[in-house]
Amino acid sequence: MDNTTESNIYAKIIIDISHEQVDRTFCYKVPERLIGSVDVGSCVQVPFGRGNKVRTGYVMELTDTADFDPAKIKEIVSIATENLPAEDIFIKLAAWMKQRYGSTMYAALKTVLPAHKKQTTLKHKFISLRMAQREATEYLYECRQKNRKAQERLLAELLTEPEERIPYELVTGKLNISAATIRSLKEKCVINVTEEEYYRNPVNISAGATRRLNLSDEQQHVVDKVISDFDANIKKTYLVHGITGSGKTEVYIRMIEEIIARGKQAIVLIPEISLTYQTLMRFYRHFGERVSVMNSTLSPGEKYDQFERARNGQLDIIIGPRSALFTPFPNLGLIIIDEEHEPAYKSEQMPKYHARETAITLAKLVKDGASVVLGSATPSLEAYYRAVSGEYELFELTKRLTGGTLPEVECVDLRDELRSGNRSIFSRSLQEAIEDRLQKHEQLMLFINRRGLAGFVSCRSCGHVFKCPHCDVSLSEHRGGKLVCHYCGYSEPVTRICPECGSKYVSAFRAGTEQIEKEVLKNWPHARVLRMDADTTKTKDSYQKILSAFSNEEADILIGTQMIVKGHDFPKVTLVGVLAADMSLYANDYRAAERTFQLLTQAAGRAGRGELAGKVIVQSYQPDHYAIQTAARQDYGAFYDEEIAYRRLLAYPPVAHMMAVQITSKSEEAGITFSNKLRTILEQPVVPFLDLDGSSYSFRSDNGRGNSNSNDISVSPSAYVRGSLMESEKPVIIGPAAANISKINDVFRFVIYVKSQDYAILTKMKDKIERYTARLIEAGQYRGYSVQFDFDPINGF
DNA sequence: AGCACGCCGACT
DNA sequence: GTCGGCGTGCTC
Repeated sequence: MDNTTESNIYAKIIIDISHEQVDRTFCYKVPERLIGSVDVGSCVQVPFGRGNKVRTGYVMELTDTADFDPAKIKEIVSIATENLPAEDIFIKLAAWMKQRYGSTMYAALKTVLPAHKKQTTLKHKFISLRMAQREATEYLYECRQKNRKAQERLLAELLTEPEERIPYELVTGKLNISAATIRSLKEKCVINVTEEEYYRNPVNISAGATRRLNLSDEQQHVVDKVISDFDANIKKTYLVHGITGSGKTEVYIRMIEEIIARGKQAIVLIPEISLTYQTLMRFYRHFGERVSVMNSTLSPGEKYDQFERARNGQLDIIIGPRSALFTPFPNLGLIIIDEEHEPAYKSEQMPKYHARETAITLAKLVKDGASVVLGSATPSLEAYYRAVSGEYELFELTKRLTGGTLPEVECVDLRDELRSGNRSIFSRSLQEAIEDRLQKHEQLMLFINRRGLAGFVSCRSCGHVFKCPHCDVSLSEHRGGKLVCHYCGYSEPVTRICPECGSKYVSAFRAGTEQIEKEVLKNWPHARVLRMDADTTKTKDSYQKILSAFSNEEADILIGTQMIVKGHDFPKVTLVGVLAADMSLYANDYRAAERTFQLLTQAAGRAGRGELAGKVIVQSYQPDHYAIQTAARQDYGAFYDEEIAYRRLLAYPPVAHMMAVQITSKSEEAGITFSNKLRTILEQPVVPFLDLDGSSYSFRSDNGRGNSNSNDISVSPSAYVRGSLMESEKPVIIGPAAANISKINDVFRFVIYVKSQDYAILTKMKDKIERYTARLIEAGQYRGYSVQFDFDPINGF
């Protein structure tokens, strides 16, 4: 040890401000008294800014040299004890997310540390006898004599089971004894009051009888392969493509059993908790107390406790939406992503991460690696493409276990209906089928595909559409005679006269569930109808109530939006009617066909799940479209072939990667000029290398400076090149153009799309734009703009 | 982001 | 002469 020079320790800290201008580490001195207790990941309090306002921050790195004017370096004030430290793995994951999705490091850290704010721990109090039994009995007699009734009651209760402790609530409640009495008995050393911490448990279902289902050969093969790979230390990504009813959940359960037997834990991601209630119940019944659930309805305390239970080894499995990925298990071995194609897996907030990619990265970061299993009846093009290319291993489950046959599907051309004079929303064929099922007392579902279309109001005469004056979206009609904007809340009274042409044929474009319900009741007044949509499921449990009511056959017809087609099993349903199947095809989004196919396949999968054969009637204006045709045949392969050819032709994901540069501006002209300027920057050539060391946050796991091979999380570009028509390495730039919603709250929106096979090129381009905007900020010429990035976007802008 | 510093208008 | 407007610049 060198005693002549004072050896200082410095910490590089990310401050709790999510803004580009402070999105870097700041160097602070670690004071003597905190040396040893401050570590990488520690959450600390530091003075920041001119006013030395105390803020919190996370330590990214500890060094013994300061790379800043030592005179200006401030000291860490203290460790922020109300926050848990960030685990090493999650710091690395955050750095990866920042790099890949373009967000601030702080925003990425917040994302991977969702429940790191300490919550008050809950305690159960117990009362037990402190005195010897004989002594206590004497005291009881004394109380009886002196008429101390409360003390007598408590003593009597305690003496019935002298070795047992009784819950505090029982004493204050049932025995009706005041806290003062308890206190005085405690002071007299008659009783002991003990406390025991416990965790909040959102699962209130007791493990029931689990009947062990026999796996089919197909199912068994999946489990065997994944587990034998695992044992051979091969950790990779698998895609299970299983038709509806092929028993994916049972496959997951078996894999998890095996993983747990090897001392590891599992994360099961599901798109939205409410949509998979039945799946959830299967897990509860199977794994009992070792499984827990995460979801948005949990209180912060409940969330925190679930993470604590996971960290402490009290849990083996957590089930939840994408944020459940950040559960701090000590030995994560398996990540399952059910309904892998669901758009809910892409975050809409910064960083706009995709749970699938993030799970795969996390699986590579954990000690010894983890396996990732994706499952879907209608895999996303992304996943299937990678499975076909060999990047993931593909399994096909082709048999329906319930024995039910796939339903017969009839496609109806609504243009023909109109030509034959049928102006009803039900085709003749559907009318007959509904009639038939009602007579036979069988159940049916009517599914309205209204993704991407709100009930806008227009003039039938001149076509004028009522739009929000501040946002470029159509207003929709609400009850109470108001037209409301869903983006800014603007509302105006409904007019019955068109402001453009003066005609009085103004009405809402009705394609909602309410309208269908009315039509059904008009045609079949005695039908018992349940309606499920955003309106009827607002209150807690209403979703579940509607489903169980239908399940108990309290209704003949269930009418609903996409939420009725997801994973529910109603054996008595023999007819599914899809009204306006092609609505989602009109969305100006390259995924429109994929979404349509997925929705139709799911809807069709609802029919004929029991003993009775099912029928599906699909009504549309373009029944020849391949998305509708292949969905009707339940032919995923054919759909994939058509769709991937289209993506390849136009270099859309997954064949290439796409970056959306989303620009907003208060002035339209300035926005256009600025967007055009960004395009010229994007046009400059970039060097296609992804250097992780270029990031200011080190990936140090083991003193290696980002060159470690086991934790290499860079993207292999080779997987994406195969067969693409985009042979010319050069990225394709589209736009700028007005965004899909060209104005929100008087702020104009523009978008530039960049397509490239090489994700790294897009990242470079993103960095370049960030550097440019940083320069503008420096020069004070960046006013009223903002730029955001969305990689491989799923949600339109 | 958020806070202090700074340079111009209406006030006791 | 001063209080306060918000434009500008910096934060270890």
